[in-house]
Amino acid sequence: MPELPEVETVRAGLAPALTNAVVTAVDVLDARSFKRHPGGVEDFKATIIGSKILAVVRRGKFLWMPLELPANRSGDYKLAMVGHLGMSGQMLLRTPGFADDKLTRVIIQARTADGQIVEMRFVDQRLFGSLAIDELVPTKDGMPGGYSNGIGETATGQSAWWLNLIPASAAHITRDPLDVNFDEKAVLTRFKTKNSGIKRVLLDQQTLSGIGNIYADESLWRSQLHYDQPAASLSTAKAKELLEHVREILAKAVTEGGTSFDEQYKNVNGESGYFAVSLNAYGMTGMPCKRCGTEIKRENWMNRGSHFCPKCQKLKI
DNA sequence: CAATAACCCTGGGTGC
DNA sequence: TGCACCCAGGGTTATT
Repeated sequence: MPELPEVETVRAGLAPALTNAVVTAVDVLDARSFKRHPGGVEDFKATIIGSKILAVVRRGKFLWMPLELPANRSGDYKLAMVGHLGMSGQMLLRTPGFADDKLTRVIIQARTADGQIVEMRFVDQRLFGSLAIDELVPTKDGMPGGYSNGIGETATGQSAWWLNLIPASAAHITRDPLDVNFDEKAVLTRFKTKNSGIKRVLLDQQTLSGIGNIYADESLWRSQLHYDQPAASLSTAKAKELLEHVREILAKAVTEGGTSFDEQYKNVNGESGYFAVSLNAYGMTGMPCKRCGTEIKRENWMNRGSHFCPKCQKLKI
């Protein structure tokens, strides 16, 4: 499941090829990938073909590409293509004619800054992912919308027009823990208002973003917290420790290129990530806990699985 | 407003 | 070989 490290790996892979590339064609193999685009397939094509991609930006699990529209229809529009990988989305970079990738839903062809033609193939088995064009709006805190290479400065040192903007459809997503403008105080305060279990809160993208089932389980294992421990019951010190572990785990996973647990996550070259070898809880059902040797348990929780050590992650009332 | 439930969606893998 | 069934869950929307 693509979470922050996987999405960042994709972003970092796309950015060098697509920054300043101009979209030349869009091939839609499955219109359902556009269910988040209100205007439908034709409107998407009409807007993006001929537009220049100015950057590839990420906040949490959301990706977007600010667009420079052709001169004849620029107007006042500040638009971006927004992509979400959902459960099983991939964005592969291929050259035209490269062997077909199974389950490709959309192919966006572009001419790169140095004149090469590339294809961004959007592959998505479960169709929870999506592509859309959306309006960019100012961020709530006035800081950059998300992470991108070169922090959006032009050659003259001025900020790019899109820097402090975010797609309207992602504006409610809070900053992720690797964002330089991550507001830890606000997150700690919010924890104190939440009676839900800490895992539910970690997965709430409106509290902090980028964490999914894998990194939630890993962070809780590391912090020796039970998934149902009420968030408000954590001391500030414990909550800070948890956030520190979240940051360390996410950062390490980014350097490993993310976690490939099955065929559903690949980088832009179709390669798997290496973080799976570092997992201590997720997917380790029946294996000995690396801290105490007790068998890792998996419990059904919120329509998914929760992996934890029953000995070192006890619920404390 | 907070918490929870329902819903969307498919193909790879498994067991018979 | 075929087929029914199970499984992975992120994010939005509806409901309590």
